[in-house]
Amino acid sequence: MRSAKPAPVKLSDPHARILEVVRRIPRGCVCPYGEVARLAGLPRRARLVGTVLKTTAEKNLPWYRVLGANGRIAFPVGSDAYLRQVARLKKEGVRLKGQRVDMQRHAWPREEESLDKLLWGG
DNA sequence: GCTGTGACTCCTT
DNA sequence: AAAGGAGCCACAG
Repeated sequence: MRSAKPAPVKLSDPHARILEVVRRIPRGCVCPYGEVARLAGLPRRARLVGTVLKTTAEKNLPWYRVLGANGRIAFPVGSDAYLRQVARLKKEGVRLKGQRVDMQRHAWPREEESLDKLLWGG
């Protein structure tokens, strides 16, 4: 194998780490771009999360569980992407108030979950 | 290599 | 509530 690098992604690769975090968001839960970045060990790199979601073609990736800050859907209201995202979220029981998700109810990780990780080491 | 863009977020007016 | 600006930086042209 010399030419045509398949470029196997390393765990240190920011893209791979972001995708891993997104895959871990449980059904019925949501997580903001900035939080996904932090959980991936990439603080202040929320934009990269958007770039990764936009460019990846991975099947079954729950991209729709990733939201803007404060539970806002990041797409323009009424756009195809917006409607798709809302539909997927509703299908798994996520509550919305207008163009916002009820973060109190659906935010991930939950406080106690984060605390457990700190106390027990994840 | 440089520039403009953007599925972002935070802080200050 | 809303708007401007800074920080961030991969990508496309």
